[in-house]
Amino acid sequence: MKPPRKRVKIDPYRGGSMRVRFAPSPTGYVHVGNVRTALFNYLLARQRGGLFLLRIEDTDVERSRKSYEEGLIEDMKWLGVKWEEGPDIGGPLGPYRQSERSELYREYVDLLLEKKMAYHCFCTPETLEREREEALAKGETPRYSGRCRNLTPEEVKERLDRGEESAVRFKMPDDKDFHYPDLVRGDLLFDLSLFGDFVILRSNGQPAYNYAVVIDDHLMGVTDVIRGEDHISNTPKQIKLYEAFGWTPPRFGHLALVLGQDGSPLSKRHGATSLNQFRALGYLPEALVNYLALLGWAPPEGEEILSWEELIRLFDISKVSKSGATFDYQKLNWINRKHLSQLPSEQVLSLALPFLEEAEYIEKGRKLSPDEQKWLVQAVEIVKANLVTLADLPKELELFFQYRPDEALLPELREEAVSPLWNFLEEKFSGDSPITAQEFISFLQEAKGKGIKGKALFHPLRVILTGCGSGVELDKLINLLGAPEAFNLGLKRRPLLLKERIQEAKGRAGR
RNA sequence: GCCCCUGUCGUCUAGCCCGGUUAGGACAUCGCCCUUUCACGGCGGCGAGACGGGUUCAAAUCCCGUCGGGGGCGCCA
Repeated sequence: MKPPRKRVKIDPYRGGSMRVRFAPSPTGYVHVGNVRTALFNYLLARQRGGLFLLRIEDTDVERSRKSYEEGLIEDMKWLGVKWEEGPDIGGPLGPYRQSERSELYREYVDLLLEKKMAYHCFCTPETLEREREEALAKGETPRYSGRCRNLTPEEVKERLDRGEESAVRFKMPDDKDFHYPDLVRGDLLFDLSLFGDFVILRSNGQPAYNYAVVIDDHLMGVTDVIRGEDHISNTPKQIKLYEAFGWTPPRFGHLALVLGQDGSPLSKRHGATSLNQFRALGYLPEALVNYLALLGWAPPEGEEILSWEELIRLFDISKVSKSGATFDYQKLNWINRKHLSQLPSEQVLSLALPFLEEAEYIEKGRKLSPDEQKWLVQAVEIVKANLVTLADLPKELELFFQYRPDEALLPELREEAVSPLWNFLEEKFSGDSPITAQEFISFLQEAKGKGIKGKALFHPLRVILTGCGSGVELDKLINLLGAPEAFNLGLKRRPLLLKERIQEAKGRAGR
């Protein structure tokens, strides 16, 4: 179930080896939509023997936080997606954090400035905002007017020397029928005269997104860019930038967004959306990966429960659907259940341990004795098929760790037909020794021999032993009767306890 | 406002390129079976090509239009 670690010789420059990247900005917790994008990139790289890189886009100083970057790395590791190069492990073409690449951005801006393919813009935000609104009012596409495009070199120098703030804009060519082949959507057509010159270097010295990605992707040898469809209209700008530098652009593919049940882009108000939330809810990383891969893509054979290996083998970027997909928690649940039931019980137990500790069935951090371990594994084995998430385990094991007879079921235990069972129980298990599986089986047989059977046997017995009207089969429960001392389940005392309670109730009623 | 993307069961989708299918599968839902219970599991049912025009013997599939949904038009990424 773990992704195979397939190391390929690092080939930083184009030469057949595919290089893809995941480039999140650390401005919050990792969103499943972005995770899906990362996953598709990862699957593509793995199936072609390529490399997967992680780059942190933290040029937005206002919103970026180091702690988010750390969380992001931890969450992605939990998921099972591994990168060959990244800010935490380095690599030959770093640094992998945009905030550490400022020199690079400035250097390449100068190149563009020299070639007169970019220019300084002294317009204030106020002016720009006014122009924008005017354009909108006139029903035109708001775009930069180009007012600073033709300033004389002398004027530019003078204003720069005077210390006037300026941004650098790229001279966007105005091809009327620009097009590029999109990996998932086919040929896409644009009228670039509608674009306007865009900022590549902000007045605070930080690179703007459309510029930084180009510099980074090129310098990092990225060959394929799979990203969200919100980037479609950025793509022509970026390709033009590549051309301005004389570089070959990578291949682009744009994925449709992940939606919530109401059809709007998936957000917090739709429920869990961040990786750490799914983890806390007890989902298996491989199940989440499996589900995410199925959002917008379908395997050719129709089998939907897939391991990492199978995903890598079967995934096909050109078959990814072009329309948005609704995130369906129910299907995720089904997939998680399937993956859970495929896992060995020992593993389910060790993964679910934190949840048992949280439920206080096990002391936090206490090492389990071999007996306890064995007993718990057996218990997990029995209830495993009922688990939707790891977090369900405490609930499934509740009948062992807690004895809370359902009041509503007590009356039926007082019925005439049940009294032989009570007598027999008392006769057999009045002592203090724990009930063994062997004893229990012979108890059942003897009871049947005495004519205690059918309706008067199984259901009452279940209620007496578990306190519940439904649950695990009694014959499976038998193996768990000999629970380790430390758990102190008090199984053998349950009939007595319950009888006392019924007696009390009767007494109260009779008074 | 302008530009771009998109539209098959409630949901995820197959089929569309290369017209002829009872439009297939999965989740959910419903029913039956299994089970002296619940669940799991097994079997089955319900359920769809946004709409309107063309082209054609024949359209989910090709063409045009309408409508719906989404994205973009930033010194955010």
